[in-house]
Amino acid sequence: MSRGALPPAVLLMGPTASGKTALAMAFARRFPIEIISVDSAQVYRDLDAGTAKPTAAELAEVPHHLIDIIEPTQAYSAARFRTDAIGLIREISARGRIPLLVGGTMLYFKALRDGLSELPQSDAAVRAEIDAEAAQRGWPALHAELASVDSATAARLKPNDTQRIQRALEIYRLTGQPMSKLLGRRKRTGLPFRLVQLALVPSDRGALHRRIEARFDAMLRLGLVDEVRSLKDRYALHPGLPSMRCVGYRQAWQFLDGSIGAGELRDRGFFATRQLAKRQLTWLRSMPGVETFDCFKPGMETVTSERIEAAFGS
RNA sequence: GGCCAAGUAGCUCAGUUGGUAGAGCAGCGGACUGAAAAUCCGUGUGUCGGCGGUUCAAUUCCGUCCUUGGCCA
Repeated sequence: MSRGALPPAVLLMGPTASGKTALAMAFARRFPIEIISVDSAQVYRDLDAGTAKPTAAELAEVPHHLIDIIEPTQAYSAARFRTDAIGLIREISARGRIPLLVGGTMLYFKALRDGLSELPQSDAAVRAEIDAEAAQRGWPALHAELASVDSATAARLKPNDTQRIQRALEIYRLTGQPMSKLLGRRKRTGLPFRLVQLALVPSDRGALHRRIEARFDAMLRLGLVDEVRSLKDRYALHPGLPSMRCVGYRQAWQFLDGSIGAGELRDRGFFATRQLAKRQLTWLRSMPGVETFDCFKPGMETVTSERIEAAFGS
């Protein structure tokens, strides 16, 4: 099978508030696309006001996938994303349409493109056990424990990086093997698709910040706080859940429990969103083979469309 | 108009018994393998409100002016 025979998939990446959704809708008017959302927050059902999900009109206009697929009490993962996305790309291609993967969760893009090692799935019981031990002995003790079974990983991780220390210990307890050894093994095979990797990047960080602030204010006006209040009524949530740690939701939760006021909610929402955008841009700079376009440049829509046409050149 | 307090990093403030200053937050850079909108790491020269004075030396003491709060008229 020649390279050119591989079915294409278009990746549209970019930081929050860079205009990915609008551009995707513009593509939909020119190409027979279906959209696969690459967004770790839009997967949650009933998290609407704060996740910048496509509007009902947009959802009706173009088929969308991987939005509203799990409950706020559940957790998604990069591995599940990879499996889901590969399946969807196949189906969409088989329908004779073009899969457009749009979003800002860069780990998901990386997992899709570069694959993941064979590691065990997370295990709630093991994590609870590790958390309990951490409460007893403190994380530095667990970091030391990790050093005794997987020195390479322990050396790589800071004693404060609780989340990764927990994961490394979880892998060891589940498999009896150090994470570093499992990561060293061959990853899953490459993709049977031709990827066209596009990214929207701001030429002016300050302008992106202004957009972020306007958008967070709009989310507050849309009822983000009320949404979290009713989410708490309907589901058994706690602030440690991935869904409630999303930007905006975490801060709304703090506002509702009285630990911060309205002004602080707004400020912290801005800060958290800007910091998210910064991390997304750091990812983008480290990803090879990505063509970037200035999200503030007027002709950007035409240029990127032409780029897609060229990639499909028939 | 009088009295009092405060004016120090983008913001909130600490501090220097006189030797030109440091935290938190923000910002910026980086890392990232089943929670990733997560988690973690690194990064602080700013006329210490202006102008004078005392002093070897003032952001620190004194005077004066300006600004902002508060109280009294």
